[in-house]
Amino acid sequence: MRLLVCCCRIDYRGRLTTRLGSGERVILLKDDGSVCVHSVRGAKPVNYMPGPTAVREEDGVIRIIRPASDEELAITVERVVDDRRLDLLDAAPLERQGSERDLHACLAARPDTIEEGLVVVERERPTDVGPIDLWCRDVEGRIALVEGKRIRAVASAVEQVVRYREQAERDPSLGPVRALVVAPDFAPQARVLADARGVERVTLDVGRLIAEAEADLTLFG
Amino acid sequence: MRLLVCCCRIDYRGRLTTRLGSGERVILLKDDGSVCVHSVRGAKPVNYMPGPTAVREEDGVIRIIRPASDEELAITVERVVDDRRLDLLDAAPLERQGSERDLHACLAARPDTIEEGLVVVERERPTDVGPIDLWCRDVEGRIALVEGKRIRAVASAVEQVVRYREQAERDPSLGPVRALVVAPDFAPQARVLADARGVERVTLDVGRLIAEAEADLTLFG
DNA sequence: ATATACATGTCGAGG
DNA sequence: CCTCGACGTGTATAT
Repeated sequence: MRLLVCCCRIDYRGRLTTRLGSGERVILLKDDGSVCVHSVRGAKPVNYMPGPTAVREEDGVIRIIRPASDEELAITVERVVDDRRLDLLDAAPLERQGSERDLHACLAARPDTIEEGLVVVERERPTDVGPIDLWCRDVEGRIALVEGKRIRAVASAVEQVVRYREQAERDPSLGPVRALVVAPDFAPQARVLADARGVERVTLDVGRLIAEAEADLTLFG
Repeated sequence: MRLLVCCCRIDYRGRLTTRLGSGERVILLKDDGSVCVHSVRGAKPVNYMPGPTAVREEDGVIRIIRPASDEELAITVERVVDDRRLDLLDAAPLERQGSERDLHACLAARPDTIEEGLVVVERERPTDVGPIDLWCRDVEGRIALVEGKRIRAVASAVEQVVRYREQAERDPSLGPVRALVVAPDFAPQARVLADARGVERVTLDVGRLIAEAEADLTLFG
């Protein structure tokens, strides 16, 4: 990548228009075409552009163009403090633990933590309106659709599982269909909506569940 | 800020846990406590931490702790490529033009672009389930709720306006209530859901509308 | 290539 | 302080 420290002005045109007056910044121009402009403060870049892009430089103006979305970033370099190329060696992937995907796997492995006697029939079952996290049967043989959230459930999570239920109810042979949302906690609007729609709320500290699952893996691994 | 280029390993513990194996990265440690680790590719940092934080360095390990959320980032430096301090001068604010707020103003100013004869009664009308972008009356005197999107509408946008409509329908004196989503285009699931829920779709390139509005402003200003 | 959902999302406004 | 929706969201995954 190219690491440029300079005083510059920056114009962005695309989903909206931004202008940044003269000032000193750190600019990363990566080989995949992505660009990142960091100002003196803040974790987030003040300007950026995801790759792939075409980068041209002419008369002290670096023009980054992204044809896919018709966006352009123009960096007018006024004074260069440092300009160097870095050939970084990095093949390591970021390993994550505790993602939503992990959560689903964990719930699927231990459905009884959601409800006694619950059995998973299918995971990530696709429908017209999106995939159902867990397609289960409860202890009385009824279909139970489960939507799991890693973090606090909001109204949209409830609406999601309602959509799934409506989809499932189109097949009358399935009989009555239950809908559940499993989350560490529920926003007030999610609670109200769940109650109004007949969606069952299951409060479950998923972090703990995953921690326990890992402990089990350690024990049996 | 401190600009560190090095080979390192990184561990994050917080809302989840991540591990990043040995590799060369660019690390920005800003004076406001924010930290940003950039790998060889991608617009987003591979690891980060917003300020304020406490930074300690000991035995080649940089430990960034954020007490507010009990998060920790540990950078184990294995080999330093470059380590320098930059005192950047930058007071310029980022100026934006063309946000969703501008869009609503634009639609409110020209409701006839949504539908012939539509009249705006109220903007950002507050309800229990959130503010309605535009509360209108159509040419036949019916209430019409409008949700405007600057970019492609997804299912959640449809669900949003359905919630508004349900809220409005609790007052029977209002009569029948229409629900509209205005967006430059619609995702397939949004289409299906809108049709199922009786929500009307209005395809409108709002960016163009804003551009025209700006042209008008230029003409008359 | 397109569509969809996740994210350490982050951020800011309103009650 | 909490709750909520916008974001130039970016990014990976499945179709």
